[in-house]
Amino acid sequence: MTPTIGYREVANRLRAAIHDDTYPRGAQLPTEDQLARQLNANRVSVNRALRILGGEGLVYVHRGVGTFVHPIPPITRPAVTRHNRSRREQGGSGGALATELKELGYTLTNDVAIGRTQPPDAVAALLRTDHDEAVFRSRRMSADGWPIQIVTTYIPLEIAAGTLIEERDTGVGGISSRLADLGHPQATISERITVRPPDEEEAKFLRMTADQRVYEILHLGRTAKGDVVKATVYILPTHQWNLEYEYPLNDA
Amino acid sequence: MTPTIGYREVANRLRAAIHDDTYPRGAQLPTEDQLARQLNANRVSVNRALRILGGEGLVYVHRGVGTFVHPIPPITRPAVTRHNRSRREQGGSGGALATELKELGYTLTNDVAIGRTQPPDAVAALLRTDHDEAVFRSRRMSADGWPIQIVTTYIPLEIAAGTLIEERDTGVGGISSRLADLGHPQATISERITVRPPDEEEAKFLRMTADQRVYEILHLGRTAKGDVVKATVYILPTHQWNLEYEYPLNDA
DNA sequence: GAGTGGTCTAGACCACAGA
DNA sequence: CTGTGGTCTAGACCACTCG
Repeated sequence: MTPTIGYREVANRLRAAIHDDTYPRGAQLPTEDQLARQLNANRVSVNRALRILGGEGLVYVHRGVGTFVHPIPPITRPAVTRHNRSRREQGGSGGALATELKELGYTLTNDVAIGRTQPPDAVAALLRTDHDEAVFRSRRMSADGWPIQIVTTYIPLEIAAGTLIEERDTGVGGISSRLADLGHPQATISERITVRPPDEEEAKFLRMTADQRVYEILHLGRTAKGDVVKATVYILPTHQWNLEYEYPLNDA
Repeated sequence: MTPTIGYREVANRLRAAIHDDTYPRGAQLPTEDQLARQLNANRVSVNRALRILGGEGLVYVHRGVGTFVHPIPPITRPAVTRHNRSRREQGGSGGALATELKELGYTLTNDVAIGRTQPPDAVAALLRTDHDEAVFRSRRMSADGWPIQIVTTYIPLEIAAGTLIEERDTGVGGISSRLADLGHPQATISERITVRPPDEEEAKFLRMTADQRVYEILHLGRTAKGDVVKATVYILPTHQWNLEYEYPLNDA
């Protein structure tokens, strides 16, 4: 009897096979039963190995259908270039990200919701407002039909109520330009990054499992006085994105 | 017969119990057998639930001994304030991070290795040098005895060979100040962040499992001409750190 | 209904830490 | 040596998707 292999070894072999292009991007893997027979492993071990690869973002399990190699390689999110006015205003609808992804050959889909709501506690504590509610704009974005991020922006009612910010089309340059027009120009940006498992809703839209992780980026825009006039929460699958920051060294 | 519960439910209950302080920071959890009996679940389900909590960084498994609630809450790593000369030069040995963590009440330990080596490919491709090797400085840092990060810096031989940079004590202000003194002042910093499972060596030092994730931060210092004169790789457990960036909005 | 992955079971054996 | 978690087994049943 040939010795059987454990789940780690199964994971290693499958990982190698994917990098080999034995199973190219988007391809369907054999079923767990088949893999178990082929590799001389127990199906539970195969299942566990596939969870690991899933957690790394290498494969995607379509329940009841099969397991597939993940179709979209990681995308880089450059932080600084996203936020200067000239670049904002040159892009078409969707802003800087749309421009970048089009350059990579993807077709973007954008599902927008606009309204008023009570922001999450972490946001409410920071936002400069006297109201419980704020204007929100939430976008669910996909590239070639694959969900890639959820972006939700909150703006104080005092500033945004009744303005273009509550409209579907916020005009050239988007919200940031409107804030400037309305006398609340942002002067500094801060981003706070945490990594955590997706919640149920995020997992559903982003097609993620509990073994995967999201970046939660809390992006704050402050005026020169330090007031937070815009708070945006980005939810990105970690296996789908790299983050990039660039800044001058303040070496006075 | 009362119905048994699955691994998700086990994970939820234990997570709640930890947030309750039923099991406070550092406490040992009951054994898997005990938990299985208490919660009316199978031990495999308990084991799987503990893996999930481990992946989130909530608990730490000391193999052969038991499972414990993780002792150290997440730390924030602010990116900008770390890199201006005045702050660098005020801190004691260990630099900006040491100062921050001391403020939080931790005792820092620092294990330094210095030498010459061939940098990883990703670094070698960026570093401006004609040699295969570069000077490296690697630090393994712990807070109150708990490992929290691995930091490895690579500097071209042309610049660093025979200088203070190859010494244990690099002098006031550290490497960055020495680079300036040597005529290679850094003008811009970039950081590229990815999230991935730890490799074997990282997992060993940082006491991590394959279910957890590290940030890999590739930190580059460039001169005004754009040459990379310093490349640093930070490895941080994601459950142990939040990252923070702040920058002015360049809105010309 | 057939095929896929998701999960649980009950028992077994192993690897490791510590007395 | 004992107790802990790590893993595998072989079988079973469930939930989901699609034809």
